[in-house]
Formats: sequence, C-alpha cells, structure tokens
Amino acid sequence: MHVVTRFAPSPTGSLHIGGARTALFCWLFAKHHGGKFLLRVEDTDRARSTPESIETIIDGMKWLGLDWDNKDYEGRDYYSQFDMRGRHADVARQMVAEGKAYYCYASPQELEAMRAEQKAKGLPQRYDGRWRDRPASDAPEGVPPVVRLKTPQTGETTVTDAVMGEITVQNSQLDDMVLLRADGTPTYMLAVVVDDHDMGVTHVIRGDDHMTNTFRQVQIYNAMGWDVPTFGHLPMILGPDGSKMSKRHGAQAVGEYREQGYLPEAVCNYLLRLCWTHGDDEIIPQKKAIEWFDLGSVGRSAARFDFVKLKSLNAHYIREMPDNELAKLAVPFVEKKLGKKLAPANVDLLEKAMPDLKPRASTLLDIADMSAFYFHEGAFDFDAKAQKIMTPEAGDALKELAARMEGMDDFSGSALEEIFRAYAEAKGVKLGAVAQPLRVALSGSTVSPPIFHVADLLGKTETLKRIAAAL
RNA sequence: GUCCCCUUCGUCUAGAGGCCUAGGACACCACCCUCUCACGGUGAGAACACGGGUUCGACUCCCGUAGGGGACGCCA
Repeated sequence: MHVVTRFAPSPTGSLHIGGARTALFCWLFAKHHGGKFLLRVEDTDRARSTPESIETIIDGMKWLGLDWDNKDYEGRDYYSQFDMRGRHADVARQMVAEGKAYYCYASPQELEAMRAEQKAKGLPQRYDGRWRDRPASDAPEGVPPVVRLKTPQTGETTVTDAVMGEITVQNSQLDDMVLLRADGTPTYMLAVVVDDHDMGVTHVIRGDDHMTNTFRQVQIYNAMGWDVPTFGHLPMILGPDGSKMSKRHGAQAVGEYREQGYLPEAVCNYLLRLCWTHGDDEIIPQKKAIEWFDLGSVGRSAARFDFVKLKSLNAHYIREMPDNELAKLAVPFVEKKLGKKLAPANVDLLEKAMPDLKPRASTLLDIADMSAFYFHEGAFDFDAKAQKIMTPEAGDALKELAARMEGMDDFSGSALEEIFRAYAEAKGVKLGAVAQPLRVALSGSTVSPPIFHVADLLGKTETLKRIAAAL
C-alpha cells in the first residue's frame, strides 16, 4: 500500500502530549507501510503563530525520535501552510468560477446576530445561506466578501473512518463554510484539503476533535473532484479525572516530560498503549511497534492519562538501558542537582553506580536525587532518622570496623561485607545494626544503594574519610 | 439546543455469540527475598453503565435510557 501521512500542528504553543500521540501514530503508520511521514505547520493564523512554537514542536518531535521526510524544503525543515496561500486562493476562485462556491457579503456582526437568534430559538447554529443564491448585482459597495462553499443540502455523506468505522451525516446538517476570508487568506478547512491533496497525503490521521470537520472537508474534495484520503480519527486523551487535559493535571508539553527525566522510549510506549493494543503486550519497543502497528487496533473511546503508569514504564526503560548511555543522560540532571559540573572521574563513578541506581529509579530526576551523595563533599547534615542510627554505640562499632578496614588490601564490597558480618556475629547483633551506621556515614541517609558496594565505589580513602567525619 | 462519537476491574485495556469461573498491565494489599530502599518472585481483592429485545445461548448483535467526550468561528 502506498502511504503518505502527515502531522499538521498549528504553531501556537508547545507540542502537547495529545499532539505527540497523533504524530507518533502517523509516524508508525507510515513506517509500518514503508511510506512517507510529512510535517506541515498550519500557520495560517498569523496572529497566533510563532517561530518559537515551531522550534518547540520540532524539538519535541526530534526528542521523541519521530523523523519526518520533508526536510530541507525551500530552506526549511517543514512545509509552511502560509507559503501555499496563493494556491489556496486559486482553488477558491476556481470553485467560484465553477459555481461550487460563492461570495458572501454578510458582516461578522450580522452573522453573530444570526447565531444569537438561532441559539435563542433553540435552533442549530449554522450559516443560513443568505448569500447562496443572490446575484452578483446585489453585492454591496466596498464590502470585501468571503468565499463560501456551496455545500449540498440534500442527501447524506458517509465517511469510512479507519478507526471509527462508517459514519454518516445528513448533508442538511452541514452549512456553507468559509473557504477564503475577506482578506483573501484561506481558512483551515480549505488549506488542509488543498495541502493534503497537493502533498499526496493518503491517510489523514488526527484527533477525533476533527471528526465532524471531516464531513465538511469531504465536500471540498468532492467539489474539486479530488480523491478523498482515508481518515483515521484517534480518540482524545483526557486528564486522570476524565476531563480535558489541562495544567492542573500535570505536565502537558512534551518538553516538560523531558525535563522531568522521562525517556522518549517510555513516553512513546505509553502513548502507544494508551489507545492502541496488541493483545496483552505492554512493553512494546519501537521496532515492534512499527512491525505491529495498524489503525484497526486503535480504540474508539477517550483514554485517561495515568502518570503513575507512565512512570512505571519509564522505570522499566531505565532498567533496560545500558549503564554508559544512562549515565550520559543522567549527567545534566545530576549537575543540576549538585549545582556544579561533574568531573570526568565523577561521571565514571556515576556509570559504575548505575547498576545500583537503575532498579531504584523511575526517572532521571530520581537518579540525580539518589546519586548526589556519591559526589558530596564535607560532612553530611544528618536528618532525624540518621541521627537516631548514629548512636554512641554505633559510633564505637564503626570506629573499630574502620580500624579493620585500614588493613584491607582487597577493598571490595564482598570483602567488606565479610568483615561486617563477622563483627556482627561476634557481637551477637544483626548485620543491619552495623550496616545502617555505615550507610548513614557514607551516604548521609538511612536509605541508599547496597552500602558495601557504595564503599567499594567510593574507595578506601574516601570511605574512611567519611566515617571519620561522621563520628 | 442540533449533530457525531464513546461506555469491561481505580486506570489503560484483552474479548470479534458458546473458549469467560471475564485475561493482562499499572496501582493497591499480603507474603518471600533482604544491610536500608528498591528490583525480583508468589498470592489476594477488584469490572462487562442501566433497561428492553434477538438467540438454544449474549461482554459480544439491535433499540432505548443514563453518563462522558467532541463539533457547531472570516481558530486550527
């Protein structure tokens, strides 16, 4: 199957998680079929479109690993809808010439009054076609008209959606939408259709908030005699409480997930599983996703976003990642936590500590929090719990054990553990009774990775230094 | 208000008329492992929105009700 998909965000903000999901699905569908995936920025709204927003969206796509095929297009890495405005206007004029569209001179105020009246009467709010059949001679002087599509008022329109199935709407429900604004710029409705057609888009995959637009857009395809692409509408992503996703629910922008230490693999896997399934499979690496993806397995109902599940998926991908790669990703987070650059030796230490850190972390932020103590300089400030562990008796024991450590040639974790175990057994106490004070001395906390291994990584000199500082 | 879509454990979902004593994952609880915290392992609890049909048989098909979402702009 010949496949061309596109992601068409409007550059009026960041790349939202819902947009990322749409982009992911478009990308997966194209990759699955060996087709093309295009990026088109819908920037016809000049007042709200910003270059910063375009950058943010592109950054987000790159971070997620969703590469598109229209790079280096006229000095840009994406299609700009605004660039095609001339073409859009030509199409609109062609439709007027062919009697498929007409000029409407109704002012915005007039239309507002019309809608208000309809609403008051409990009538459906739509353009009443007041200029649909009026002769050109009725045109008022000096009023720039908009171009409206002459939509069929009888019959019905059926769309076979690759996700939602067959959906039919009565044409009487559709009104004559604006194609070209009074200032000659195209509306979204016209621009998407023309661009999708011109770009050879075969599959329009987007959020289902566009479902009802589809019937209107089909009218434009029909008026122009163009092939209608296959549509696939994806269900909405809702906040945890079932209402529309908003700031109060948590991170919305893809960039925020990045800053919070999420891995793109986890975000993609989570987004994929949110409304698409492959039996009982939960962990779906990118390669498998491309192999398995299809539109038929996309669910039809809106899904609630579950930050906890995303986190557990992120934890999984952290555990799977090779230590060196993970350390590299974690460095900026650790440096931010520490407020200073990490020396090469410390980066090395971070990588060596990774096997201990990985199973304990859900995000890169967690890794930064848990690993900060390795790089700590000077004495720790013990919290109440730590102070409770550091009793005079514990101090005496540590002092004795430190003396034994001095003489160790093999300062490995297992050798240390042996010494501590032997000591504990001789004193008739549990290992924890001596291991916990060591943990507090070395990490400044009652919680840390396995403490003998920590000592091993810190080295004999640093370990003894920290014990001395703690006593 | 009009039109469109949706409805299985708390959440994401499996399920295409008998395979369902409704499966998996996250979360939660218990136990095991254990130097702390995790990881891991084992186990428990937890759902077919409601009401009518159709059928020998409905989570699965049809209708209705309720609830949720979306659209109704010279925004996209």
